[in-house]
Amino acid sequence: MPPKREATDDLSSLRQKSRYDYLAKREEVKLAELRQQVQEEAEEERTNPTLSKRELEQFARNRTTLQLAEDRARIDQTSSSGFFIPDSQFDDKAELLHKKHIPGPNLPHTSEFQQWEDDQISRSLAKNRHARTGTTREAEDDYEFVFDTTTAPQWTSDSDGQILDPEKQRLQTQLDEAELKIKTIDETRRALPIFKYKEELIAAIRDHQILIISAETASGKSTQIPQYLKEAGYTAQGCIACTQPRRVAAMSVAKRVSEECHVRLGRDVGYTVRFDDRSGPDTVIKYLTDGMLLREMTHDVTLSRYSVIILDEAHERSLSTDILAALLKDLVTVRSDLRLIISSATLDAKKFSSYFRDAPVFSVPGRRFNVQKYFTAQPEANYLTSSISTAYQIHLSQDKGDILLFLTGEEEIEAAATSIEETARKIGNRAQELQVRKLYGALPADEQAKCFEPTPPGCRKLVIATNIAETSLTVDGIRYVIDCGYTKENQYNPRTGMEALCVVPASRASVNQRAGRAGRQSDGMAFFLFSKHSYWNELPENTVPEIMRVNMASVCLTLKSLGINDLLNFDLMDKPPPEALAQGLELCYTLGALNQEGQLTKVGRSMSVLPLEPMSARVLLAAEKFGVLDECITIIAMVSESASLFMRPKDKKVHADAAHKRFAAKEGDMLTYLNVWREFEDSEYSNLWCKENFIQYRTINRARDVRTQLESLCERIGLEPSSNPTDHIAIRKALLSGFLPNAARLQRDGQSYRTLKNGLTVYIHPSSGLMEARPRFVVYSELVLTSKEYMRNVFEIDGQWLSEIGPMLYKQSDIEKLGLEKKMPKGQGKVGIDGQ
DNA sequence: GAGCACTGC
Repeated sequence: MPPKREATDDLSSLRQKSRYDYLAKREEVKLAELRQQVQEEAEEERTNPTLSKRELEQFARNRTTLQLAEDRARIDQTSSSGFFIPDSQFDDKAELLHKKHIPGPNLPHTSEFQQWEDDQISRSLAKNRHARTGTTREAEDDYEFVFDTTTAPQWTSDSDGQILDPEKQRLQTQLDEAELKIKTIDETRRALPIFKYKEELIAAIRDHQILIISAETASGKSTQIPQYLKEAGYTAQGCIACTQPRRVAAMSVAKRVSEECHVRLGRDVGYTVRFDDRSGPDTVIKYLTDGMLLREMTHDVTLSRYSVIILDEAHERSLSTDILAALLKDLVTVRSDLRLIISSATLDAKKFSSYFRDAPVFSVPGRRFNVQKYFTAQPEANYLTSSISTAYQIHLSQDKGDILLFLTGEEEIEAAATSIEETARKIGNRAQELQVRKLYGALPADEQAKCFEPTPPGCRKLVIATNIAETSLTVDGIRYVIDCGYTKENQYNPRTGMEALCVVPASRASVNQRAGRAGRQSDGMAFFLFSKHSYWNELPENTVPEIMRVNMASVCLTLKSLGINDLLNFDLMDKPPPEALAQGLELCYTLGALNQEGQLTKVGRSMSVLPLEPMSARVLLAAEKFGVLDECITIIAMVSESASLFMRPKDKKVHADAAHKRFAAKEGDMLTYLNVWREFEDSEYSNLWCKENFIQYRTINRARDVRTQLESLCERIGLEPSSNPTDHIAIRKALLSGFLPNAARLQRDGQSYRTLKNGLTVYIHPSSGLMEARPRFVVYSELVLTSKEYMRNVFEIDGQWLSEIGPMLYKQSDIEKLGLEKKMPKGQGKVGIDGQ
């Protein structure tokens, strides 16, 4: 039997071979090529005086790259390599698994893993036997020699951290970056799955005015198709527009394409999103958010400057994409020169095709890795606890790779994170470290950023996220996805005007998308915390499109301003409930945006210019009359972002509440916002001030952007600037003019309110400053159904104002009658005027 | 006396 030292070396060299030999060889060849290239470039630079600046820069870059690569090669020769795994690591895991410290759902394992687990346990027992008989060394040797590198999962230990010194890591990163650049952009483009179909694709677009492209993610469609079209000459008479449902996507794709085309962003290739326009007269490939293209249509109904419109990610069915699709379907019959491309996921292509008059479907395969899906045998009673134990099962039994756990909201995520960290403390150093990271929209930006930090060697990262990680944000290095199978969905009831955020089963499309997050860089695994039966029988096939479950008022106004008069017969892919449309139209009429014939009025025209809900837009028009435009712009901007304005960390609730109380205005929350804004302005928009006062910096900054935009739009629609900071009566009257249908009156019990319009029983939200005062008449900006029916953003009004400002809605006599005579529903007694 | 999935103009 060989001595131990040699055994260790043997093992490590074996492992090194399997992992690094080919890498080293590849690098050697690459280095030689690079040396040659740099030499040739140097020669060229010396002899050719007509080189462009770009070429010279490229040469310089290549020289730096070579330098780095040679440094790296030197370090490699001097550093000792080793991927030895201390057996204690295995021992601990085996013990853990053997004793089954972690209870969990009956997770289906791969058979190899099962085999490995059994082996580990028996080996561990054997080793202990050896230890007891005093043959420790033999035991160790024995253990290392039976270790089979081909079947056992590759565990790494803390010692990896000591092997890689920071300097080497830094160089490695730089080298990786440089390597990416060596691979010329053209090469990358050619490697995309879509490249093979380039000619066919161009031909298809030439032959068909509408084309559905069904392509999987990572096929390169968003970046390549506009470039192919440009090469095919479609930019000669017009511009190519490519819509994205999200701002960041529009911006990053535009940046990428401008690099591929070797042009400066904002010239030939640009993007347009709200608050940020980087496009100009030369722009021929323009990425924009779907909402932005819709807004452009209100200025130019035929989109005359565009020759091609690409609706990207149409399968996500965002509100704007759906409306655009309907408008464009119409537009192509008028503009025969316009090409329309709808890009969607494979599953929905058929639906899009039949909607667009049986347009042909062009399929492009993607470049995704395989994700193995696992279901639970039985439905899980509590997805929160089973998701936690599943995470631990993966952590203790599976190969390297980070875990992504989908839960429904902030509360669950915080609870899960606390519980997992507690368990981690109990296990201590018997398992490798598990870093828990949280990810949800309301999380402050610096906390969010922690998810994207690379996982240190010897650690595993567990990201607990909401839907935000499904499409909006991508975490690298995920190999395992755990999905609770539920989502929070906003449901709007057009009859009552109430919103509710409900936990509902996620759709099959959604859970598949989530599972796909495990297969971005290598093969992955997805663990669904529901049974296969539920998957097919309880999960809806697709998420209900946004247009089916939102307030239609804003949509009505937009469509009317585009000259669509018959909304009920407007050819949308999925038609919203007629009730919702009727309610939307009615509101527009109440606000004076539509006349009795349902035509857009002058007021309505002005309102449609403002990127706001109709009620908020109406406030600004009224504010001019009351001479408080400046104040109302601030308030409306803050209200539109109010949901996550005040921060309330769990551990500092008392401090936060105290800080927020300072801003409270006795007339109501709307004036509280005004106070917050004024102090923020006085602090010169300071981040520190926000921290001290528990205000979300990100949110208030967005409100600042909205405010600036509204200011300039108000000027454009001809509103006279005015300000009167102390006249709180005028401010509230202006607000009432917009939120007119949202008035409520205190009921006899002195607790609840009754909405004047629908007679619903509602309550002031406990976060409101008017919670204790409970004035007789209040107005709110929205109704939310949580544990109770709550009014949010409440302010006090005088009952007299209702008939003064909204005589068509409220008659003074009615209001008085309501107080004295009208009976409550269900015979609960009379509504009295309290305090009298 | 209590919660806020995610976008977008």
